[in-house]
Amino acid sequence: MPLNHTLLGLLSCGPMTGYDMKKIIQASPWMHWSGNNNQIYKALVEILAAGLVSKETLYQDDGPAKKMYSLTQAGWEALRQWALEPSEPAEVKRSFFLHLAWAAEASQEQLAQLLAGYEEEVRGRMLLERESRRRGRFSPGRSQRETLIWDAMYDRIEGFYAEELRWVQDLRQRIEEEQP
Amino acid sequence: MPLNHTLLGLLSCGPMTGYDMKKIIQASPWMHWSGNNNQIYKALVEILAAGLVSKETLYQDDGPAKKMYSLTQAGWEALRQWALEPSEPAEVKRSFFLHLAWAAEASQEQLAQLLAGYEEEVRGRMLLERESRRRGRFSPGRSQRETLIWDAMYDRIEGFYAEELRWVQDLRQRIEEEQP
DNA sequence: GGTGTCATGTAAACAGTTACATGATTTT
DNA sequence: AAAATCATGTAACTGTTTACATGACACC
Repeated sequence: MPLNHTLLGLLSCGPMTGYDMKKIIQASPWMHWSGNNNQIYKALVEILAAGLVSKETLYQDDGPAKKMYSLTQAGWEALRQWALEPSEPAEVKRSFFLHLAWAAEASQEQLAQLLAGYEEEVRGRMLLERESRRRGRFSPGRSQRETLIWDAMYDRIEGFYAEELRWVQDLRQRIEEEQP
Repeated sequence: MPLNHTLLGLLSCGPMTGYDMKKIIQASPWMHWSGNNNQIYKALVEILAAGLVSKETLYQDDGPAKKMYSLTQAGWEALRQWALEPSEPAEVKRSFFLHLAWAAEASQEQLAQLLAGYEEEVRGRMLLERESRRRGRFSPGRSQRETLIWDAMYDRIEGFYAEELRWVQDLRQRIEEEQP
């Protein structure tokens, strides 16, 4: 189960609460869950029952009680193993294609607008990613190698949006130049 | 609902059965459903109830009865409208990142193997896409513009895998050259 | 006084997959 | 004799999201 192991991964950076993990997941561009409570708290119960994490409840004067989770030895083991498991190629969900596919019969203007709209969406997302990375993304950075890896991952994400942008710009121009 | 409109889109190429659509969806790299019966037959009931398609049952001597669906006028209208609706940027689901993120502490060999394995997966997928395109993909091609659009979509899909491949190759080399 | 953050959790709904089931015909 | 294709459909499950619920504190 990917979410469970992602939580283990986060805990490998140090003890934290479910709420902490929720925020990190929500802010991450590649931990592709909405970061909703239902899943996270359920997953925490699971990995606790499996003995992969331990729990310590901290009662605070200001605010509600925290439950700090920490990796157990078994948790470290499970994470190490999971990390090396093979995985399938990335999959892209392009809701835009579902629309574009049937838009050929629209007027030149409408099609141009559709493409321009998507271009703006992609550009916006790209800038957003870039900005939130500049402002300091979550990244363990425990070693030179880890920094290298995480930087490469974020590069790839930015690169994808840049490619997408170039693609839609190119298509847009080709459509505009069309007219037989 | 994207699936419903995708079915309308397929029917815009001519009347067909649920089974036909299922096969097209399964073979398509961007109609991102498993093409399972449950969803498709349920969706067909929906769009039939909504008056977007009409149904004609054909009893065959050899094999089971077919139900041919056709677009109604309302269906054409709905498709035309849906096609021009704006959509969000593509999202990438990278199960590989979930693993790679926590693999920094592995040995050089294990990490190299993980990256090599992913590279192979991506290369395989890329070749598969290229091959199934060469063998003739589903594409309406009703006009020059439609051909242009569908070609661009398939180009983008191939381009994505090519980028992914380049990325993992580059990372692999950087990891190998590391060693302080 | 309303909104936002901290921090936990639950309920209900929706989306999507795998597997099952039928029954004839064709292919290996 | 077994497996695949045609063609329909259902059942059970997993995964995911949205919304609800509590309660204190801080900020505007």
